[in-house]
Amino acid sequence: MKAEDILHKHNLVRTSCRQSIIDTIVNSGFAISEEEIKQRIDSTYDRTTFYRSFKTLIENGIIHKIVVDNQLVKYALSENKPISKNHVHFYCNQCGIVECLPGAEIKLPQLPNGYQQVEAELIIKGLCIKCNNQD
Amino acid sequence: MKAEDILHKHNLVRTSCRQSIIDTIVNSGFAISEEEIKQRIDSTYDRTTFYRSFKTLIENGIIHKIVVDNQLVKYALSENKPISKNHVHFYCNQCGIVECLPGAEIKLPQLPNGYQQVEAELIIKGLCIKCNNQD
DNA sequence: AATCAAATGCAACAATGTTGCAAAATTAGA
DNA sequence: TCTAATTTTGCAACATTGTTGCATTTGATT
Repeated sequence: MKAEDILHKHNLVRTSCRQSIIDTIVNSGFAISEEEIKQRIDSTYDRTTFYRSFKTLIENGIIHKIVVDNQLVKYALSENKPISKNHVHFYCNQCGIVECLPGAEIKLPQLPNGYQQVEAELIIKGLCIKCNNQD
Repeated sequence: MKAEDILHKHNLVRTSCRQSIIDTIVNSGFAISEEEIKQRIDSTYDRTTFYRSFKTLIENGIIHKIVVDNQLVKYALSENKPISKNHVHFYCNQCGIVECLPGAEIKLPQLPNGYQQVEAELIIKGLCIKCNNQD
């Protein structure tokens, strides 16, 4: 689906910034950072505009944010499927790629008595196939 | 074990800042933030000193850092047990407490072919027993 | 107590994110 | 297609979080 249509489907104004962000994320197979998106977009938008665009796209469930460790923030397209409450992501310690593992399901450990689980986020760190084969 | 002894065991200089941080974390049953630690310590240390102390304590495996969502950073004591590569934490959406679930084991989903898992972090979000009973 | 190594406080700086407001772009209607 | 209403953008200013270099102070060792 085209960026334009995605925005339209969510009743969002089809601005060039939003379209560029969506296109860039779609074209990259992996989750990418603000910095990477900026580099791949010719036009230079203000940082504020970027943040507000991300915010809007996240609020509308079009993309989601993945934070690895502390400061590495990446964005990825959300699947069309009913939004799962459990997110599984893979982070390559060597090359830094971040990938959604949409098929993966989290087997949750048992919580202490009285605790109630609403959602869960799992980040698996290791080596992706490329880096694994290079060793 | 006293903060002094913990530092000594790791061949670290026993400074008042480090001892205060460890004591404060030990006395709080939950993971706590820099802000909360500051509030509970009478003496006022420089921010730089705090960060460097955290860094040293983390590097030596005495405490560990838990980041929820983007910006909520909390610290908790690491258990003496051989450091597990898999960390499970619980975050209460309502009151914001963060707890380590040391007994919990992550059942990892299968990775794509060629991928190798090194460690994993699971954050379960929901309601703690207190907040669950208040509803 | 003296010496050496390590930690601290301060200043400056970088990165990341937010808010208010005027200017510009988009949308919808005529 | 032109206009008006609405939304988004860019700019400036600011807040938070974290880092680095360097002189001073503290802790460890003798």
